[in-house]
Amino acid sequence: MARPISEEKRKAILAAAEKLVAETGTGVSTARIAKAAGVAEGTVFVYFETKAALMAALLSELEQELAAAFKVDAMPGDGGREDIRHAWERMIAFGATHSAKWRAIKRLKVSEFLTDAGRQQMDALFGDVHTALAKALRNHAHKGVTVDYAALVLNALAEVTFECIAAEPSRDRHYTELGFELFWSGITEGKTDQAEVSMRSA
Amino acid sequence: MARPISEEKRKAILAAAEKLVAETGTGVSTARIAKAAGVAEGTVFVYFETKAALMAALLSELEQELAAAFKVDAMPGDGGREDIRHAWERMIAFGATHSAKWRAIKRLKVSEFLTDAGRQQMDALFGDVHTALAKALRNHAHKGVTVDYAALVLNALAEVTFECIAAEPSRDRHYTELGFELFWSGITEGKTDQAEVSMRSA
DNA sequence: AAAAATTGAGTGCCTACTCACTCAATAAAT
DNA sequence: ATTTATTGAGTGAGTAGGCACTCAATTTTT
Repeated sequence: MARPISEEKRKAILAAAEKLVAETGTGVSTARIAKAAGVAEGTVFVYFETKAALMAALLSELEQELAAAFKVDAMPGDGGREDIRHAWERMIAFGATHSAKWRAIKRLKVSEFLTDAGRQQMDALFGDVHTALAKALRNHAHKGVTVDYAALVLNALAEVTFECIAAEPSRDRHYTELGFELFWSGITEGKTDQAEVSMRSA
Repeated sequence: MARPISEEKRKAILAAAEKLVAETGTGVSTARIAKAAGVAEGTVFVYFETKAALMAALLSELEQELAAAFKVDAMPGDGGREDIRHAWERMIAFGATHSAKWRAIKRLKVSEFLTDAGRQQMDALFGDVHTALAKALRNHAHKGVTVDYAALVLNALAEVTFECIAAEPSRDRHYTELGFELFWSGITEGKTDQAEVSMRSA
């Protein structure tokens, strides 16, 4: 055997890329990433064929981390409000504690480095959330709200919530609750019926 | 006197920049912008000192166009729902009919070309909307929703709505109504009281 | 010793930006 | 009316610097 590649260095490169992409965007040079990771520029190309491959790998890893954050404990499984609330809390907690990760994801998602493969992986990773959302909508939403639409809104509101928390960290609970109530009451058109209340206390 | 500067050329450069920024981002080269505008690369720098100045000017013009779109007719002036609805309709109409402008604004706003001056201009341009929002919130919103927060949410929902309309143009009315109801019922926490209903029919 | 990771100077390309020049448009002089 | 002088918009080859990426030499591992 010869010298093995070092998982440590791969991680250092990804971590440096994450930080710099979050701060300055996907336009960062590979030279700066290498320097920040403490490796030579050539090493970057040992671990990732091209800059595009590095960016795709970074997005993939970050998406996996986010998806994993949804699974630290099981969903309540009420097929409605509490399931979505659970997903929401996980999502916000992730954004609030890992702002660099969140910002990097955001920038990568609108960049030229989001490939079809990356899109497919995302769909696969968030299938559970999608399913929970579909169930909740069937039980509670008013007509015309599709799962795709609800997912887009949920994501948009999460981004707003996260930015607010980043600006005022002490009010994290306030913004978390506010954002969720906004989503839920918006989706269910304000009809807080008794069936739902009894379900919550159960 | 010598040859006067041509407003036509300035517009051609801005129009080319708008299209290319919307399509490919703020990373476009000045060479590509010049070519698309049908002028020599040097001409770009006759009209704009630097690429940054061009991008700042583009954002400024686009923001002005958007702000103007709010003013084609007066607000109902009910100090509540209908004022916000009016602003919402204008905003969505602008995005739906000028998708390149909207996309260019979106990209410029998250780029390094958004200056403090640009931010200040935006605040000044959308002061009216801000005021209407403040009034509506005082009359209808539940505690904890600040004007800044509502403005962020309104903008985020407008972006979602616009993307949906871009994907399914025939359902523009559906998404416009859906987005507004989501916002309004979310902000007012579902309490559709009688005072509001009578105000609407008045 | 052999194999492969690591390195950073080197490569060609692309970038924003410059500048010596051309020429269109006007004003002044005939 | 015609010529001539003046001005500055318009040009595009040129420049310096930064980019992603390469590769011969070196170091580290088995």
